[in-house]
Amino acid sequence: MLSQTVEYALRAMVYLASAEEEVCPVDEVAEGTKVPPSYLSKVLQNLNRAGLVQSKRGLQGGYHLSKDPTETTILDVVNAVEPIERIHTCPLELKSHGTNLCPLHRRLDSAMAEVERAFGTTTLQELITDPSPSVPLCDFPCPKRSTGAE
Amino acid sequence: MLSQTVEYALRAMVYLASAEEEVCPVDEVAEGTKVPPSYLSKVLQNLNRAGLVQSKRGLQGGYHLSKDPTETTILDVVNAVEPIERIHTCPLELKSHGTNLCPLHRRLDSAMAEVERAFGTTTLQELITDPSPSVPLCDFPCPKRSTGAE
DNA sequence: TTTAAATCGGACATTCTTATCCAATTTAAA
DNA sequence: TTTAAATTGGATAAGAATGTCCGATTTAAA
Repeated sequence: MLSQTVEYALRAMVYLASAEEEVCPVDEVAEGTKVPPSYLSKVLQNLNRAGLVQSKRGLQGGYHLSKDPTETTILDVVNAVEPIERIHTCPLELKSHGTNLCPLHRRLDSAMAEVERAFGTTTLQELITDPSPSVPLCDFPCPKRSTGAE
Repeated sequence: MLSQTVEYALRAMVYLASAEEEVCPVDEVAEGTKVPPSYLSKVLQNLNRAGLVQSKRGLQGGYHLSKDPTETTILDVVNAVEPIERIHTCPLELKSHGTNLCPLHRRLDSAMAEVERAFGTTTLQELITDPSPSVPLCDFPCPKRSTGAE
């Protein structure tokens, strides 16, 4: 139900969140998240345009989050890539329905609303420092890159 | 987030539910639901294979529900056309995760679970006889077809 | 028996999603 | 200053979703 692209974007964001202080090149993120590198490149460009990540070109360049992981929710990422479409008017465009939705579309929309709510209340920070100890984090390794000084 | 095909299938099922006693030809359903007739034809064929509707070929033929509207939920329709994919194992296939999900995928899956729950608890019957009077039904007209005896 | 209304299935067209590749550009380090 | 690492944007391609068309078949009614 969520697109592949959304899945990739979320993985990348979680990866970058767990690598907070560093700048990560696409190829590293791609390896850590098992996303096709050339496609991930496009996804990250979109996230950049959406203002969720920042890029640094050239040697020692790459991507990093533009905000603190506490400031970005799952919903922010989803909406940046493929917005959740709420149903505001009857898709049949029946004149008899103003802004009212028929029972079917009211149900569909409230399911979407519930998803929005759930995604909107979880930040990247919560994902990387998870309260439940029984379930391990995705072990995004985020290898500390050589800084040249070690 | 839901595909166009799911939307069409749900409209058609609601239409047929509100036309319960009759057999409706594709063109009639298509007009009532504003779905492209030739595409709806394919959708109804799928719903037929999934056992949700029955078809009757030839003159005076068409489609009708195979079960009582109280017996079919929104989820049944969705799953017949484009099943909601629950996340059972980490999509990254990390060996360190057995059947455990990382925090990200646990959240995504529980959102899917919530949608499943919501869709699974609403029947077609509930959609056509809606409790809330303030919001009108989609006025699927379902014209009573001439029976030749009137 | 003929005719017309219907579904059925296959072939096809179009558009969107997913994915790849490469030349151009930027930039830090050697 | 040169080099290599990196993003950027464009072109392109494969596949899936969406949509159309038509001949074959079925079936009730005239």
